[in-house]
Parts: sequence; C-alpha cells; structure tokens
Amino acid sequence: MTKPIEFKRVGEGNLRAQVYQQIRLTIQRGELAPGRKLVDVDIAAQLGISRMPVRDALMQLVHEGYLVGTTRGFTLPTLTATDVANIFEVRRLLEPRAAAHAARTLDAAGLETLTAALQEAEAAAAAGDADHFFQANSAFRNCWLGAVENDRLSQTIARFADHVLVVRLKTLSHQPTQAVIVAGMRAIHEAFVKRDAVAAYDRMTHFIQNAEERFMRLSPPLQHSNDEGENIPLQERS
Amino acid sequence: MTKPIEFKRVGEGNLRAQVYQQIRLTIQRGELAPGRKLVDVDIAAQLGISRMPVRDALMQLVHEGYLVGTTRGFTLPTLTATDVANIFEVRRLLEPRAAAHAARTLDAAGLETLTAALQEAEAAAAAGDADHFFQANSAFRNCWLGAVENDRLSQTIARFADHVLVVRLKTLSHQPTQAVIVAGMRAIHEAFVKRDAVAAYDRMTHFIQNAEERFMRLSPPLQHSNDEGENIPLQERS
DNA sequence: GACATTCAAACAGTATACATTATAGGCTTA
DNA sequence: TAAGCCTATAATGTATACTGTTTGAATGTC
Repeated sequence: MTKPIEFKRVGEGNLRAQVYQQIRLTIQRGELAPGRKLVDVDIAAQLGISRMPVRDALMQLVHEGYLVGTTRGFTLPTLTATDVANIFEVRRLLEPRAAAHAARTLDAAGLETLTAALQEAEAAAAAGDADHFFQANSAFRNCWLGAVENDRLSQTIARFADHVLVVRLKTLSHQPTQAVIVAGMRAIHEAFVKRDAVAAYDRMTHFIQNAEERFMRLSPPLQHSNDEGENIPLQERS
Repeated sequence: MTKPIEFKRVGEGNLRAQVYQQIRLTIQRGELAPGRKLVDVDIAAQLGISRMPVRDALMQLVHEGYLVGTTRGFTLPTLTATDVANIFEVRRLLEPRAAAHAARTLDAAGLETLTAALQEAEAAAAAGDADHFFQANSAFRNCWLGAVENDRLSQTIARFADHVLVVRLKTLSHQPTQAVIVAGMRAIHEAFVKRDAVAAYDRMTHFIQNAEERFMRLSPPLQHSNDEGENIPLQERS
C-alpha cells in the first residue's frame, strides 16, 4: 500500500521531460493522494533510471507550484481558502480575455472537438460519472485554451487552473455543481460557435465566479490562513 | 573578455538558491549581454562549487522564462515583437488590479519608500542617468508590488515584467520616454498616497499602455514572428 | 574555389557516490 | 508520567565522473 502509484516512461525527449510529463499527468488526473510522499530515489528505481532526472522533474514541478518540496519528500500542496481565493482572482482576470481570443480564433475542427467534449460532459453528468465528467471538462478547457494565440496567457491560465484542480476533484462528485458547470460550458460553447467574443468574455466571467462560489461553499475544511491576509500560502500538511 | 561577468555567492539557503539569486540579479540589472553564453561549468568553477547547483539554478531560470537553454549553453531569450505584445497583454490584465490592491494595503513606511523612489527617478531623469533611473524604477515597482497581498498575482506580474526588462533597458536612455515614465509614476504615486484604488487602477492601465507604445515604437529591430501569430517565441528545450 | 565529410572540442544529460540535515522515535531523567 | 535530549534514519543537497550529441572547423575531393 506504500506504492500504489505506477509511473511508466513515455518516449519523448530526455529523461527529465519524460518523468516530468508522467508525474504531472498523474497529478492532473488526481491519482495522487493528498498526503502522498514522492521520493526521487523510489521513482528512479521504479523507472530503472538514476535519481537526477527524477529530481530535476520534481523540482520543476515545485517551481511551477504543482508540488511542495520539503526536506522530507515532495508532496501535494494543501491549499488554504486564501490560496484558492488568490488563484481565482488571477483566473478571473485572465480567463475571460483568453476566452474572447478563442472565440475569434477557434476553427471548425476546434469547435467540433469542443462540441464533443460538451456532449461527453453532459452524458457523464447525467450518468453521475465523476471521472468521465472530469476528463470531458479538461478536454473542453484544453481545446479552447489551445486556440488562444497568446501562449504566455494560455500557459499561465493552465497552470493556475491546475493548481486548484486538487480542490476541484472534491467538488466534482457533487451533482448540483455538475449541473452548474455543464450549464456554464453550454453557454460558453454557444458563444464560441457564434464567434461572439463579447459573449465569451462575459460568460467566462460568470462561469469563473460561479465556480469559485461553489468551491468555497463545498470546501469547509479549508481554513482561512489569517485575518490579516497572511502570506503562508502553501502550508505543509500537518 | 570571455568572462566579464562576476558572480559571487550570497549566503542564504542552499547553493542552488544562492546561485539562482545571483544570476537572476545579474539578468535583472541588465548586466548580461544579449548574446552572452552562460555555461554551468564555468560559473561553477568561478564560484568554487560543482556543476549541479549551477545547473539547477540555470534550469530554474529557463523554466521561469529568464533564459533559454540550447544545446550549446544558456543565453538570454531574444523577444520578437509578438512576444512583447503577448507579455504586455498579460500585464495589462493583471497590473491595474494589483495596483488597486496596493492602494488599499500600502502602509506609511511603504509610501515613504515609494516617495523616495519617485524622487530618485525624477533626479536621475533630470540628470540623464539611465542606470540610476532604472534602479529607482525597479525600487518603485518592487515596493508597491510587495504590498499586494495576493502573492501569486504579484509574483506573476514580477516575472512578466522581468521578461520585457531586456527590452526596457534599451528604451531607458531615451529622454522623452523617461519623462513619460516619470509622469506615469507620479500619477500612480498620487493615487497610492490618496489610497484611491480606482485611480490607481486607471492610472496603471494608462501607464502600461503608454509603456507598450513606447517599447514598440523604439524597437524597430524586433521582428514580428509571423503573420499568423506564430508560437516560436522562447523555445524551451522540453 | 566551393562543397562535402570527418574529426575534435564543448557542453548538456545521466549516473553514482558522498555529505548534510531535519524529523521521528526512543531513552533518560526529573 | 511527562518533557527534553539524543541518536538513528530517511531524505535532500552536492560533487565528480562518464556518456552522448551537437557544432564548428579543418581537410580533402570534385
């Protein structure tokens, strides 16, 4: 039970990049238990390579905020309510604009992919399949985000969205929340189909606000860090 | 002539962190020639340490966009006009909001620092001292940015601002631009002193727009990457 | 004289060994 | 029994050696 996580090498680029991709995907799929400790030497042994590429990958993930590195192993960060609020503030600033861009630049193929993802999400929500719903949601997001021509914008958004993903997983099993998300996706999708940048902007704004409210309401265990807006954003797991 | 760059260790944390800080400061101060090649083993030898901490620091800087890693040493990225436009788009989205926050949270000490930085900038502009002007400018920015309570917001801003810093250095010797920047700083400073978040927002918006226009106008050598908004800005080694 | 081919140097990638540090758990003592 | 120290251990941090690849130059051929 100490090693339920299976890493396998994916053949692309150097070892560090392969390991990085692998670990990041594991995190993004929510397959990493919150208290789970990632140790470079263990992963290295499992992959049959040395510590250094694994260590490099882990440190990169730390720099990007996916993990926190302690003197006692790498783990997932535990977000406080303040953290989540901070991340959502940045997302509120960036995503509507990005959606407006996507409304201009999405091509027919992209719209098709988007439509398919929306339908999958609807089906998964109807069936109560949280896993499937999550995947469709990610596909939807990745699709329109990929159409944004400003790479720095889209990459920044992707990173921040991933950071609250840990929290998101908890809320995905919540039926009413699924319904709200699907409704938001439909609205955004409609704006994209119409190539209406203004509508995309407005609906994405609304979507993010909704998402934040839901997150906050469904996550009572998260504690505000401090009344004074304290700056201890990522605390170690106690 | 192959080694005009002098790195020295600063005693804080582990070696990687020290080297990272050192190199980043060197970049931020504009002391790194655009075509300059940074080689881990050279820096390591100069510091009297091994390659690995230096290598770690360099790779972190690559991940953060400060450097690009090629198969033949690390160098400063060369930004296209599209890159600069992309970075400024993100800054336009984030900085006004951050300034509004700072207007609320800046304390007396912060305002004093800010006032001092503004006066230094004015003096430097009057004297035509580009170096000094640049330092005052950075101090001003770092001060109000430090008052922003949303760390993720302020750190993202700092990073993107640093990325165009290479370009900024070119424009700082331009007298009319200095005047425009000082005027913008004065306006923002006034809003901060009055604790007027709305004014801070508006004036920062104006300031960024102005800055972007100036950059674009003064940088004809930068080439647009491609008509289609191509995405080869900073090629990272993956 | 121009182009191709090979060879050497330089530098990043990887591996392994050693040093350091912080935490946990036990042991001692009050 | 509780509290504090102390040691063992598990993990990261650092150093060094080796390997592979790319680039650039030099030499040879057409």
